[in-house]
Amino acid sequence: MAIVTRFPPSPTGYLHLGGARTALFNYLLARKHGGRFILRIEDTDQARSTPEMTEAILEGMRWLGLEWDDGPYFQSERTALYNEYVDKLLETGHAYYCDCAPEAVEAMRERARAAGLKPKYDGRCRERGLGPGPGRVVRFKTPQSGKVVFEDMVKGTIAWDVTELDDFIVRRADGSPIYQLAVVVDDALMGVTHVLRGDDHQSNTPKQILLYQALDFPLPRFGHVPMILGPDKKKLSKRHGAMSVMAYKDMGFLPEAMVNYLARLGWAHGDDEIFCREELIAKFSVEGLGRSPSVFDLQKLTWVNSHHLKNATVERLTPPFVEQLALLGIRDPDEAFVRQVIPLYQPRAKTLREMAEAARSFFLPTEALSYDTKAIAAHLTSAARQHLQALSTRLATLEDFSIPSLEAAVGEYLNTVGQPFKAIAQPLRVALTGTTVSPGLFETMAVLGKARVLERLKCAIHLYPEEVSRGS
RNA sequence: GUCCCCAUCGUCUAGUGGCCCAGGACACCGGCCUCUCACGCCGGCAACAGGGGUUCAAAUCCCCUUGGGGACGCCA
Repeated sequence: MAIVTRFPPSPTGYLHLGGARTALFNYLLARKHGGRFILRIEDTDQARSTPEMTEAILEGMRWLGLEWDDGPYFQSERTALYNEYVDKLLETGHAYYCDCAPEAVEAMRERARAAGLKPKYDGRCRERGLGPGPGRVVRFKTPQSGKVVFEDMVKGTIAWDVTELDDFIVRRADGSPIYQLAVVVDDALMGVTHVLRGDDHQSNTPKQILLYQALDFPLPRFGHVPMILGPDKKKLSKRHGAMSVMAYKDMGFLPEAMVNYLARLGWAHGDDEIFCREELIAKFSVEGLGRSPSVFDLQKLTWVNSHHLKNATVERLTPPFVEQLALLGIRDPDEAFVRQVIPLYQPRAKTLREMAEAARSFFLPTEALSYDTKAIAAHLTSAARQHLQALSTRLATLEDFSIPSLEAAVGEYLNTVGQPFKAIAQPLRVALTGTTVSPGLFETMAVLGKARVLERLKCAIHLYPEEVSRGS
């Protein structure tokens, strides 16, 4: 039997790290076995669901490359279907109408809580034989004794005493279905075979199993993956990383790094750390899922990202790099030039953002270059300026601005003046980039090109520390 | 409060009774490389929550304690 998994976000918020990871695991499980991965939008809560959030979730899914085979389905469009099954529950005596006011039920719960018991609805309408009517909800008639036992794919045997459960609502007074009912009907009708979801749903599973049984649906396999925690080991919140995965895109993370890192949070395959999508699909298995919560670690994500950055092709990096440049105010850079700059920074940056910031000086016209005053004071000494002047004269006559040719030209100059490369390296670097940090000088010059190099040398040679500090 | 789940370095984790006085990775600290910064390489620091069992043998199995997480909605 083919495996069918699903990801059912509710459009009441962005696609955050936890949701993204759950989606990823379901995606991987389906892909691994050549099954289907369904996307279903759980918007039965009309008040809190918005089309904007739906779109934001889809955007996140697309960015991460979590392609779904089916959907998105919208539960809000399937109300009639759910009601067929609520009616069936009513007909078979598995559910009943209840006219208790919400406040009355809350009072019951409060009383139970005060008595040190589990807050529950007491089932007073169970045998009243009420029919439909305004203000009446439909409740599921939970068995009064027995246990619900299931084999969790990640945690093993889990058992619940049904007395822990109460007669939960399956249809609101306004006629709309409740989550528990809608998921069960959808999962059953859509043929979902494996339900991998967050730990926070574990307590819903017994209720849902009861519904499956009452509705005579075959049971899927359930698996509950532990939550992702913040650095303080508390549930991830806005302060940590419960923000949209798209925020990580803006921070300069690659989706493949995100996927790699998320997969490793709560899942392992021996000592392996770096995976591409294909490897994840090939190596993923529920056996590798951990049972304990894991703390989100931005530093490790950053490291994983730097790895993918280093190994990516220039073509792959060009579009997102250009986007990052745009965020820094550098618009429409020459694409051929961009492609030359990228390799210089791939091993030097951990994120695309860092990369763009570091490479910024490459894209500025000479007159807009900002020279670091300390760097000028330290390295553009009069002796250094003389070297730069002499070097500039030589380079002006150099036809071939390739790395070997530049190395030879500079080498010759150093030979004639009897100086080591160190003597001019930092001055040259400051002159070309305005700072003391940059990629290798020869590659920098080669990429910058003859015109820019001569222009910047000239500019730097005539630059005085006093002027710069006055000017800025 | 009640119930469910969980428990190996600071963090992510390997480990399914002997291969473990516990391995890898991030971070951190040294060193090498070197035109700066990175990358890379080499080395270091650092954990089986505690207590009882079971066993010839336990990080691995059982129990208790402690700690953590989750759930108790006409939210999903």
